[in-house]
Amino acid sequence: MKPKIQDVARVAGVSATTVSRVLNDRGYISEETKRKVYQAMKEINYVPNDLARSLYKNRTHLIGVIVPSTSNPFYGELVSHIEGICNRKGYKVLLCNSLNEADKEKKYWEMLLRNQVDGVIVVTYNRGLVNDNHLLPAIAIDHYLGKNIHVISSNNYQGGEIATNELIQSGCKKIIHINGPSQLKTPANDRRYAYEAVLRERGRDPIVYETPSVAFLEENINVIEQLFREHPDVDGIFASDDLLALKIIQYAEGLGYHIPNDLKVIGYDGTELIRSISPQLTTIIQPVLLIAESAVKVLEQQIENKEFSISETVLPIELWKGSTTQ
Amino acid sequence: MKPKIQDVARVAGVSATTVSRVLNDRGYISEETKRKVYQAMKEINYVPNDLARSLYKNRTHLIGVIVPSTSNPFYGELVSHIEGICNRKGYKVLLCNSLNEADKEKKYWEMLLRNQVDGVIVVTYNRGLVNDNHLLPAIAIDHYLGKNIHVISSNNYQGGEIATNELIQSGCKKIIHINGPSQLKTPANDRRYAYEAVLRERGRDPIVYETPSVAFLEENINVIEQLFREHPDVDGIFASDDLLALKIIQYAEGLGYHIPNDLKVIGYDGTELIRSISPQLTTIIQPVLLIAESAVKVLEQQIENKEFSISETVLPIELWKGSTTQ
DNA sequence: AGCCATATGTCAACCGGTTGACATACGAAA
DNA sequence: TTTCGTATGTCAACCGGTTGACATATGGCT
Repeated sequence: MKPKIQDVARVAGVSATTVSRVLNDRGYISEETKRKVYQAMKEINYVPNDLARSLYKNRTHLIGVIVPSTSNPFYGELVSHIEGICNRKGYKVLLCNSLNEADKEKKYWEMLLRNQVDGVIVVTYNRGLVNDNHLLPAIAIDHYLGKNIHVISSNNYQGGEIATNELIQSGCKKIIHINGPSQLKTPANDRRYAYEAVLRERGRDPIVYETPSVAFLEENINVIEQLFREHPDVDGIFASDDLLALKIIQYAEGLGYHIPNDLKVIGYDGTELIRSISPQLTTIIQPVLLIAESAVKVLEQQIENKEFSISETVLPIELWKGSTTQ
Repeated sequence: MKPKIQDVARVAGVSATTVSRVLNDRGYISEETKRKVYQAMKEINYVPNDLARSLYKNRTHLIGVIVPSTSNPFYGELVSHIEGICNRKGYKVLLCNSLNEADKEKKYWEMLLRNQVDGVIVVTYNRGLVNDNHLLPAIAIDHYLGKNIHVISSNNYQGGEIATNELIQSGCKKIIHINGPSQLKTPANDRRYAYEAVLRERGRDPIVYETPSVAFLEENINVIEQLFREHPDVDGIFASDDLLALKIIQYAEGLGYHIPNDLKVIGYDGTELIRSISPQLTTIIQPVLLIAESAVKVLEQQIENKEFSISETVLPIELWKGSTTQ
């Protein structure tokens, strides 16, 4: 049987209350007693049961994190940062890969509730996932989850502007934007709006293609195919993420396009991974670490103060100039 | 205040015991009562408290997963699969990014114990992380954690053989292997042994370079630099992972090497991501999904039966023929 | 009438740690 | 000598759900 606090007490020759006092640094305890208790804990390999503690304290120090999938390097990096920061602050992360499926998100949300998490960080959108009068501290990253939920995102509008302008300045005449499903209510739509606005400002007609799925899927290849079939004279593409951008480059090169001479491409996200293995790809860098830090910080405030500062945090983006635009 | 089982009982007009019976499908309950109870639960937004349940049942359905970092796409994919499979089986995943730091791993392990996880899947090595008489079901992936711990890995030796032979068959005269720190006791060392054996069989001298860190770091660039400085006539490189392989290609191309004419490169891991964005890279595919499935399956057996089948599971690898060898 | 399966209630112990109330005891300071 | 700060013990309630023991009641079947 696992040793419990009573066993420690017996071995240390003190009462269970005293052991608890030592563990929680409460009341008066002599150094000598502390020593004896720690010694006893080590001797019998005692590990406190956080379930019991959490049950009584009504505080688990658990954070639920819902992302589409850690397979995608953007979410992989984001989760890795979130977890790292949580760990430093004494929080533990319950990971959920929703695959962007609404019913999964709902089930995960309920699971997190059952597990009494202190808060949730959600990076996928599910209309009606939370009632507006929910009680759980929650932060949404790059998605509007509900009107009572603080959103953290990078400056998507500016990112869209910079990306589009980069293509224009590189001399592109026909610039196409390819993006995820537009019905998702996410700040990422701002990239599209910015693209459209910038083009219209110059009297050009925006052309937008939509990929069927946000998840990292080969299905998207069909849209790429369609794009090149319908617009073989395209000379600039602004892709909504780097993986898509790289796929486009691959496909275009297969068709005989020369990058960046015939076609310039800019991506989005600029994860460390992509910047490392495909530094040639021009892209907009999202401040992944900063996003993670802000998310955890704001969430922690909500947890501590029970004060839900409903607002939006917008973080700066950055242009990574590679050779796919020039 | 959060509704508890008593509140449900009151609203449904039954006793708390009856509600518990409904929730756990125990004893005799009429359909009518079930209906009333579920109705009441919905009405007051009742969510069972899994802490209390777990505390009593001595079973949390929590699985701890320790990886170096989900930033690395290999671990990102692995974790995503593990989590998905766990979810289907009713387990929840507590994520830990150890960054390959021994003390972090130790702290994470203790944290998992405190949280009463049912089992652990570890993908990083820490000598002495677990005593040989540990009580917790645990599975190690690609690392020898202790003599009582079941190891899941892919066939690293065969992978090393195939990779080396691929370079030989492509006509390479001087093949160099670049790998992680050799002092880590991992089955991945088999790749190196295979490389050395294959070369020696043909009367050639193996040359091995070691990267300082397993983590995904720019430090490795120094080793690459050193390799090309000391062996400018290298015409075949077998890298221990794809990211490293891609970095090498980048660096070599910077030096003026033409791939695959002057230099052929083969990587290792073959994640979906890399195969998608860099399909030209020849690599050895590790069966990530299969590894995840096996790990969870064996772990579950240990949890259910409390029978620790100490052995090793070796899974098949596969060659991905790209254009970086030819 | 007796028996049994079904259906539900009451009650208390239990999981393991936390906490407040209260008692006790010692040594030092007032 | 009294008082107070320090140190520790005893005890019981509590967190929220689970479970076994036992009582009770109804309706159908022999």
